[in-house]
Amino acid sequence: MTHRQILKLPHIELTGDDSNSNILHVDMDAFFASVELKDRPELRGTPVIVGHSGGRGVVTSATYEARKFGIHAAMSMSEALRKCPGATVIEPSHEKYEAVSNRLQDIYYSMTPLVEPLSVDEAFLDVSGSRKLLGTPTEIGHKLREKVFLQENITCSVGVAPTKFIAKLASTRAKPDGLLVVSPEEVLARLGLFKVSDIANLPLNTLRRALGDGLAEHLHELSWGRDERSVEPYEPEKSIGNEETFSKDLDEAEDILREILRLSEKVATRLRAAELMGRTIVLKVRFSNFSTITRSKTITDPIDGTKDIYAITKALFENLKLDRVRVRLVGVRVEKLEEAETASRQLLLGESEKGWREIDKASDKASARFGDEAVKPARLID
DNA sequence: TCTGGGGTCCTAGGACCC
DNA sequence: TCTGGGGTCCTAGGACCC
Repeated sequence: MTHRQILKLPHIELTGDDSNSNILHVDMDAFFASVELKDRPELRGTPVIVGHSGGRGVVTSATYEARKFGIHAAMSMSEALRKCPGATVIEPSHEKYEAVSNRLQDIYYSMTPLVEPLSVDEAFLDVSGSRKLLGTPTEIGHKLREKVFLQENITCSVGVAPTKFIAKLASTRAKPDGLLVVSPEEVLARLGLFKVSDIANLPLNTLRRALGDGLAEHLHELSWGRDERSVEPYEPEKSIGNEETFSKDLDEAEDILREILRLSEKVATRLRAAELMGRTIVLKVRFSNFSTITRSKTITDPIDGTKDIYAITKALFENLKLDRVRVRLVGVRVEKLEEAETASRQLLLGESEKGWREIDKASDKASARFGDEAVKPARLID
C-alpha cells in the first residue's frame, strides 16, 4: 500500500480553509466488515455481510459492495440474504474488533491527547494544540487516514469543522473514504442546505411542540451555529454489561443459570480490568415472544467479584420463579460504578472474601497470558 | 420486518426520611 | 394518628444511539 494510493482515492473533497476548524470527526468505513476483509483479502470487491448466519439476527456490518444490493446495518439477515443470495456471510468476532479499536485509539492519541471515543470505530479529536507539531487540521486528517489505512487496511472518513456537530455531518458527507473540511463561514450556509434557516426563524415553542423540548432547543441552538460543547477527553463509564441471544431458546433453569454465570464472569473480568466496582446488578431476560424484563438489586458496598455478581444475578433469576419458560436472551449489567481505588475499602473483607479476590485476580492474570479460555469457573468447562 | 450487542438517558411509581 | 410537602434512592421499563 503506497502513499500515492491514498492520495488518489476518489472521494476526497476539500472545501474552504481550516484556520478555525479544530475538531475532527473520524469514522471507519464499514468497520466490522473491513476488519474481516483484512483476514479474507480474496473477498475484496465482493459483497460481504457480517452477522449471525443462523436464522435470527441482523446485519452488523456490510461492505459497500453489499450496500449496492440495498443491504445495510440493522437489516434482518434473512432480508439481506434474500436481496443478495451470493453475499459471503461472516460471523462477527467482537474480540478482534475490540483489539483493532484499541490500536485505532493509539493512532488518535498520537495526534492529540484530546480524544473523545464515541464507539469502537468513531471518535472526535480536538487538534487545536497539535498544529505546531503536526500541521493544519486538514493535514492531520490526511495523516490519520493514511496511518489507519497503512496499519489496519481500513478506509475511514474524516470531517474537519469548528464544532462537533458539523464535523460529524462532514464525515458522513465525506463517506466512503473521504475527507471534508467545513470552514466556519460555511456552517450556516451548509445548514441552510438542510433548510435549517427555516428552523432558526421558527418560534421555539412551535419547534418544541414538533420535536419535544430537548431536541428542539438543541436544534434551535445549532441552527444559529451555537454549539458550545467541547471535546470531552474522558467520560467515566456508567455501566458495564454483557448479554447474549441464544441460537436456540433455553427452558432449563440449569442451562440458563450456566449462561448467567458465564456472563457474570465476563462482566466481572471487565470491571476488574477497568478497575471499577459497582453497586447495582441488573439481570435482563428476554422471552421467546421478545417481551423483555429487567430485575435489579442495589447493594451498599460495591463489588467486582464473579462470585458476588453471580450470587445476585442467580437470586434475581430464581425470584422470577419461571417454570420452563422459553428464554431467548439473558444479560448481566453492573451500574453505579465507582473507581475500585476509591470505592469504600472499609468494607470488612472476611477471609473467605479475600480468598475469592485472590482467585479472581489470578484468573485475570492467566486470562491475560493464555487467553480467555485458560481460566473458567468449573461449571463452564465442558 | 420476526428482531444483535453495548450502551445512555428518561420517566414513573414507591419506599423512606425529615 | 386518616395524613402535607420536599427530597433522595431504588426499581422497572422503554426509547434511542452507534
